[in-house]
Amino acid sequence: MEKQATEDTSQRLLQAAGEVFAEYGFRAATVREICERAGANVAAINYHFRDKETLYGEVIRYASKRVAETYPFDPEPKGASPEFRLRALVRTYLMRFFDQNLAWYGKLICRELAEPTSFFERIVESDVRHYAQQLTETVREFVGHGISDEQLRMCSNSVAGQCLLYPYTRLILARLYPDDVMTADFIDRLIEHITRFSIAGLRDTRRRDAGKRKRNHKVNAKSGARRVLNGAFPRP
Amino acid sequence: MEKQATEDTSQRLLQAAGEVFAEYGFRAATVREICERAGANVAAINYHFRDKETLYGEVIRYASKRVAETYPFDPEPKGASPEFRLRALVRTYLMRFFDQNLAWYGKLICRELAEPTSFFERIVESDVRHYAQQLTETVREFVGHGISDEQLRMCSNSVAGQCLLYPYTRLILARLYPDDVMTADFIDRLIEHITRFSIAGLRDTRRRDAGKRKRNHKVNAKSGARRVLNGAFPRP
DNA sequence: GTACGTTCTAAACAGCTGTCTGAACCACAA
DNA sequence: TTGTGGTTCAGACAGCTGTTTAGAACGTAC
Repeated sequence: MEKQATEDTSQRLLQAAGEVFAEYGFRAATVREICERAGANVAAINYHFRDKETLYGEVIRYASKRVAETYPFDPEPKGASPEFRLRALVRTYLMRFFDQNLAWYGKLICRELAEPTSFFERIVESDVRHYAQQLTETVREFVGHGISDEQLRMCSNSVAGQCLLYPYTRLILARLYPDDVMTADFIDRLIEHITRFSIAGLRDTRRRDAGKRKRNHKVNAKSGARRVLNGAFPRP
Repeated sequence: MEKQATEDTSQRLLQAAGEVFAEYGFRAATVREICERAGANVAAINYHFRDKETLYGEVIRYASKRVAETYPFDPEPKGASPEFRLRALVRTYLMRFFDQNLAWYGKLICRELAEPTSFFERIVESDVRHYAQQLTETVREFVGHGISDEQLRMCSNSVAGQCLLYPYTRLILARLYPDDVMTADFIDRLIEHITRFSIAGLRDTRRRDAGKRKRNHKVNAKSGARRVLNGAFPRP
């Protein structure tokens, strides 16, 4: 039974750490609170994982794996209609943040989106890249091939931005609009709104650009323009 | 000259604190780094402000005031066209985050949006409410009075979400699309995209709902539905 | 000169942080 | 019974945290 007990403690630590990291962030979270919530000794983290940072990495890996299994980005047959695929992507994206069974993962990934750590790079980035690619492909089916790459990205971002607002500013939204609670019904209506709103925007983009296809304003970054960070993400 | 010197130190502390708070967040920021960056003694914070928390509040107040003066939400004449007003709101919102003269304010308010503190409530919330109201009024001009309040909010959120994505996930966007740098030109094109994309979405919403105006699906929060936090924001 | 109020400084404080140590514990095998 | 290997525990450790103290430095007024 010792093996069982070990896995129990290890698992309880992962779970507790996930909650605490999601609630307070890496720095503000304390190993003592994690261990207390897991019903374990303070030294447990040092024994089962090497240190706090490694534990954080394992939490990210664990959560990322679970959520990717629960809500994969490409479950739909390729033959499905663009509208169907877009709706599925919007639904998947929102559910990843609001499914109560996934508990703290949404908050945690929300933090990583704003302040990516080196673990984001190693574990989650491929997932985000995958989503961005799926979304871009689907968006392409609406806007056609007449628009610039930059505009294509802006279109994808417009869809993603509409989804991300809700987990990102959820506390403030709850203040501004106390009646909008994140029930399953509300999320269904939200998915419908974002999908239709986006499709209208996408089709309009295609329409607008059909006329001025000649002008190719791919204004590349000027040499003098300041670059944003482009290297590795910092350690947590 | 003593008064002058005092204001200098006080001002340098505010500036340094703004940078450090924006970079690390309240908890992770240390008074020692703030004072070091301001070229002041560790006790300076305790002398000029009472403590770290009060300093944070002053930083928020200072930044909020500066940004509200630089980019007010309602500079446009009420008589302007809806499209003009929407574009102005999008521009103002984006510029508040990306104007280099406002330096760290964007990052700071970005943090507060995700994790509002009690200072957000006391200082910034009125500003956010004001923006939400202006945006909703403008959106209303596009969608008319045939849609539900919930749909109206979703429409406003769709506009705001498109704007917020860029400051929110800026580090990740810089990784995914290294060529999109936040130059003035890029922001101009971004404003144009979001404005037109949104207008198409809004007009479509009006069109869609013209038919089913009978059905009034204001499904209020069921008694059993879980509420999100609705009280005061936590201290930082 | 002395006295005074403001501002700054070095040093110290208690409390919390992550990490580590050595012993205790426990089921099981010889 | 006596080990044995994996697990847990209380306690200690150095380092950093925000905050406070006593006093020095300063310019000003008398």
